[in-house]
Formats: sequence, structure tokens, C-alpha cells
Amino acid sequence: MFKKVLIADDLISVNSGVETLLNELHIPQITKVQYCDDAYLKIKEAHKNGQAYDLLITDLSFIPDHRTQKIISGKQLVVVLKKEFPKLKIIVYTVEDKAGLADNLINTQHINGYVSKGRNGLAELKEALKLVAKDKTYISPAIQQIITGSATKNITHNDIILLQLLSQGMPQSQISNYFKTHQLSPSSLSAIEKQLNRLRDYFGAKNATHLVSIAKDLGLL
Amino acid sequence: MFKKVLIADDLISVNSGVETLLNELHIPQITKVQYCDDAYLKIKEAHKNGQAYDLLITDLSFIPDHRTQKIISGKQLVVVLKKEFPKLKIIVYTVEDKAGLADNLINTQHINGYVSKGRNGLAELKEALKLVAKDKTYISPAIQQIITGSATKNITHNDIILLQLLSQGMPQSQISNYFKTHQLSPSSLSAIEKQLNRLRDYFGAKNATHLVSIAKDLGLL
DNA sequence: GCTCTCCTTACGGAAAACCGTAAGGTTTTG
DNA sequence: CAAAACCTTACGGTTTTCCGTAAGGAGAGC
Repeated sequence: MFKKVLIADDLISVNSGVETLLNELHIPQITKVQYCDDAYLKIKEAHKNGQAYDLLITDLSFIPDHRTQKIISGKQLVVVLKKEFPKLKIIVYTVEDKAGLADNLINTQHINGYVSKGRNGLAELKEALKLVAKDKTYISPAIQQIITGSATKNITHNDIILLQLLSQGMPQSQISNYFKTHQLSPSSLSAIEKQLNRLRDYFGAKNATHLVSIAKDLGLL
Repeated sequence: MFKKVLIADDLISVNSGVETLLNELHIPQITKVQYCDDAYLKIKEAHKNGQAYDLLITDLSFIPDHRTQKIISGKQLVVVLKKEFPKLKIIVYTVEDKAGLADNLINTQHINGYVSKGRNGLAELKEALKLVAKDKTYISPAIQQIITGSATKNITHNDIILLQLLSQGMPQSQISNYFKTHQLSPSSLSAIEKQLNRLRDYFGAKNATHLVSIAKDLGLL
């Protein structure tokens, strides 16, 4: 089991609840923070001192307040940490029940667990801790069901990029150029159109605007 | 101060935290529920028995689980209750820090308070309880600042409808027809175009897709 | 009454999105 | 190797969006 764990959640009540669970599991070193920046600094310093954390349990949404922060979301925190400290295990513990988001984080950021807070979130978190300690990946059943169930399968990284650019108001011609300069293929305008057509079909969207709306609802964006 | 209060939040930890606060304020009757349907039924029954609740404190997002529910979000719950029991005061207590959403709920549903959970959410909730008891409306300072600050002012109900239809993939010509049949004016295609132009300008959107994306981020949709 | 202003509608042209078809390449397969 | 299947790109036409300009109408103020 883990020896040194960092908990990052802005809500004190949640934060404490997780700590209680970790105590039950007899984890010796537990640190709690309420800001992403604090989480990053703690992990960086511990690593430098040769006393690295085994695990980070983090929320995704951190409510901004008077303290200006460099890292303002759990997603950003995950991206930065997984890049800088690949060995650090990360469990995301959040209320966001978006399957697309979970899928995204697991496949592109390689997080080790995605647990949705909920009526019995702590029980799921306990299960996740056991599995992740054994180098496995845990996803909350509800989320897992949605992912394997229907939507958000067959969606490639290119699709996500296309949807992101689209949601930023970029016309298809420019998206084609973007794909060319970033060496994403296929990149022709015709190919972009085809890709979009496929996505519209897949999600049952009437047009690009509708498509972006659906993607945002699913948490893909 | 209030005598009979219902708390609706799916997360037990939050639920308990609020209860503790209400105890401190010496509120005699406190009920907790974890589902929107339960909240609705409790309120309906209490009203029928002539022992109506004074106040509902509710979250907005309720995570779905095995129990199938008729009312699946706090927003739906608010709409239903404010229609059926206009005298019931409602404070929304949520992590959603979307100014557009708060604005929307206050102006169209006439909720009495919008408190964002956060690092000192309970302190704000306490303040809200005092004000709402005096028939005033409370909005968390952070949210208030955003609303009065810049965005989401000057956005009419028609604008919201337009954005919603747009996000559902409806072409402008059909939106014009929709406005005509629902007696919303102006309704001509030209007017719809103009309205859209204004909204694009206002939010700095490049096109309709971008506009919908921004509106969703702000919580207007 | 009148004019002025504001709101709504109408129109025309350029840009972009949408849609089908087909040509040129590449990979797979027998 | 050759045929087939698949992928990528190209092109033309229709619809929709975007944008400027202008005409028609209602109301405000003089």
C-alpha cells in the first residue's frame, strides 16, 4: 500500500473525508492542500529531497478565489505532473461524471484512477486505492459503463483536436492549414469535411454547432 | 430565522456540514435528502399536511445512480418547486461557479440565494441564511462580481432561447420560424441574424459555433 | 400635424459549410 | 505482380451563414 499520499481538494469537507479513509488504511504520511499550486510545489519539493510522494488524489475543479494561481484546474495539474514526474500515481476524485473527460485523462494523461464522488464515492475510492497500489487502473463503474457502453469510443486524438479548433470558431479552411503545419494527416480541406461528417453522423448532430454542443456536454472538450 | 429547512445534496459530507451549520443557528427542524425526487416528495407532503418547509437548500448537480429519478438536477427541482410552491424559499448551494447560471436562476426562477461551495462556502451560506430570512437575496461575492462586472449583462431571455436553438443545430431560417410560431419578436430571418451578430460582438465570438461554445462555458446553456 | 429616431424587415453578394462524386495514391490480399 | 480495397485529395453545386445597405413602420417629441 502507499506510504506518502497528497490530497488536493479545495472543499475542506471532502478533503477531510478522504483523509479519514486513508487513516483507516494505515497510510503513514498524508498531506492535504486546497490549491493546485500548493500540490505542485509540495510534490516538487518532496521529489527534490528524495522523499517523493507515492500518490496524488486530486479533484478536477478548484474554485478560484483571491489567491491568484498558476495552475487553476486539476486537469492542468495532472498534465504538468505526469510530464514532470511520470512515476507519480494519480487518482482523480471528482464530481464530474463525464465519460469523455475520464476517457481523455486515462488515455492521454495515463492517470491511474478516475473515481466519481457521489453517494458512495469513498467506498469506490477505497477500491481504487487497492487496485492502483497493485499497478492497475480503476474507473468508477458508472463511468466505465458509459465509456464501454456507447459514446466516445472510436474517437481519436485528431477528432478531439478538430472539435477543439471548431469550438474556438476556426473555419474549416484554417483547420486544414493547422493540420498541415502540425503534421496531422489527413489534412486537406476535403478530409476535414469528411472527418466532420463522420463525427456528425456518430453523434447524431445536425451541424458543426450542434456537434460542439454535444461534445461539450459529454465532456470531450 | 427559519423553523423548518430541507437540505438536498447527494454528497453526505456536504450534507452533514450544512446540517451542523443549521444546528448552530438553532433551527429546530432539519431534514436531509440525497435525491431530488425525495426533496420534491417531502416538500409536497409537508405542504399538504399544513407543515410546509420554510426553506430548501439544494445542490444543483446530483449524480445519477441505480435509483431512477424523475427529477435529475437541482435546476429542474428549482423550476418545479418555484412553480408549485412559490412561497418556498430556495437557496442554491453549489460548486458551479457559473455566473450565467446564477443570473439565470435568480432572474427567471427567482431563487433567493446562490452560494458557491468553496473554501469558505459555509461562512457564505451562513450569511445567505441571515439575508434570505429577511426576504433579501444573497449571491456569493465572487459570482456577484462576475455578474455585475462584465459578462452576461444585457442578455435577454430571447437571447438565451436563440442560443439554445442554435446549440441544438437549428438553422437560422428555422429559428426565425420558431420565433414566429412562439410569438417572439423580432422574428424575421434578418432580425435573427442581427441578434446573432450582436451576441457574437458581445462575447467576441468568431462565428455561431464559437458563440455556443462560449455560452456553454459561461453556464448560459 | 410633422419630423426624427429607433426598430423591424428585406435584399444582394461574399464567405463558409454541406454534400455527392470522382480521380489519384497507398496498402492489402490473393 | 495485379486486382481489390481503402485512404486522401480534388472539384462542383447547393444550402447556410455572414455582412452591409436600405426600405418600411411604429412611436417620441416638437
